[in-house]
Amino acid sequence: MTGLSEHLPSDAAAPTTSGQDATQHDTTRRDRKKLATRQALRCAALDLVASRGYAHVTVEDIAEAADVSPRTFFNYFPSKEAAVLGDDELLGELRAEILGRPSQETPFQAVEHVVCSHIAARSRHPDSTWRDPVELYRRMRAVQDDPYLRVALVAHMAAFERVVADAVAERTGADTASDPYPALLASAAMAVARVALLYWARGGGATAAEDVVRAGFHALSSGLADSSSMTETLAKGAR
Amino acid sequence: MTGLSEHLPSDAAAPTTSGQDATQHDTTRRDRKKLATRQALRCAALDLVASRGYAHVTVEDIAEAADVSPRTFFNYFPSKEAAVLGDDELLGELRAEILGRPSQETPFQAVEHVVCSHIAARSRHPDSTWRDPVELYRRMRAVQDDPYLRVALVAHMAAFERVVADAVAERTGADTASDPYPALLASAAMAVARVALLYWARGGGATAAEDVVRAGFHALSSGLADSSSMTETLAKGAR
DNA sequence: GGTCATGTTGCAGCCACTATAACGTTGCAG
DNA sequence: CTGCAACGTTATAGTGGCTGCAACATGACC
Repeated sequence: MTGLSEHLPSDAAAPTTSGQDATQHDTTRRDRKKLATRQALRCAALDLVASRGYAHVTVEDIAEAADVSPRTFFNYFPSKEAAVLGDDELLGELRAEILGRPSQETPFQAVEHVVCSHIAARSRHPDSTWRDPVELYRRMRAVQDDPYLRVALVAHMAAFERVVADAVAERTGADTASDPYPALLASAAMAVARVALLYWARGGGATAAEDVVRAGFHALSSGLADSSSMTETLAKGAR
Repeated sequence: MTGLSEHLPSDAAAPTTSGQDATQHDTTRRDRKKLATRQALRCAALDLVASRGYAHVTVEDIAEAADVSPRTFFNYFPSKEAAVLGDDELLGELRAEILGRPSQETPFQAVEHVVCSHIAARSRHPDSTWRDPVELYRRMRAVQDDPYLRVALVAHMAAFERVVADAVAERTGADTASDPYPALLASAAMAVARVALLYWARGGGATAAEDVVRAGFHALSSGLADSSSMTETLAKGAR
């Protein structure tokens, strides 16, 4: 956050799907290696954290498991947390998508839609391999199981809050300094997403993540009046 | 968070109000010194952070300013953040007060009431000296002004979320594992409190903190439907 | 005044993270 | 295919947050 942020690759490309010789299509050898290293690091991080707990894994361990030097780890991730919680490349998309929603939608609707569809896309099912070899589900399991990471996730999502708040303000022409609504909506929405995702992970992925999140937004839009506001929606969806 | 948490004193006692010879009433000399040290550390931390920014203040600086050894700093606070964000002793009160609200109140009402009255109590006015010589307002100013602290505050409040969620679950007899409502309510409430307090600090304390928070809860209970849901309430309150 | 409990300190050490400067690879142009 | 330039990797050394431990000092109580 302080530095120059010249962190190199991004997960968001190169499926490396089942086809083994999709190796050469418009990515150079360098890019492929970078991506491989990044994935190895992420994967090692998740494995180690899952088995030992976040506090008992050092950056050195992760680097070793991915067979790179500890210093190299920091060329890919700005912090140990980032390797586990990841997803930073998604911030830009989020902004663009909120701004891109039809203008007759209320900010609430726009945010709900964007958040839900993002989560739907990256959560398919606990064992699908879509584009991120290290998946949302594993991350959320790790977070759910580790007290330190539960706190870290909240902090991590502060970045999302800010982006969402700015995008909402831009949509409505509000001034962030004088109008607390964008920040309020963003924070509440991220709280919903976080609680819902952890609930989803806790339940082993039984209900689709998207449905849990949508139920959370529904409860939110009903003013959180009633403890049944969410469970009912979920039960209805499960039928 | 990992250790034994045998951190010693607590702010929540000994007004040391204007009377200078309230020095001996049922506090021992030791207790008074501890409290003084704690306050000196907190105060030094806030001063230094306000003038230089969080990242450019070391624990050594704070300890030096309070005239204790760096090691002693960690006898009082588990981390540098804690010295600035503080207020941990408040967690127990929060739980008790939520459980103590009349049982005909909905969880939402109970949480709203407790949060609002807490904030009302500790925010009186930017220059009052009530019981905490280092005040909520200064803290929120520091947080508002420093990007790192904005994130840290979110993480810090995760502890509150948990306590509130547990208390709500206990009130309603819900099972935290199967019912996401308590966590959802707690997270949303803390989001409201946080956004409102930062807004309050940004505005220089013009509107009473309590009113801003209450407006936030009102917007939340209206489902965040509309960007005017909060500003209108605020305007009405200001009249 | 003696003694026990409690708070303070220095020291040694772990780990996250950074700056810098070699060093090895890759890509590319001739 | 050769050599150069861009780029990624690594070792080294250092800063700072934080902890455990073992003296040491100070206040409490008899």
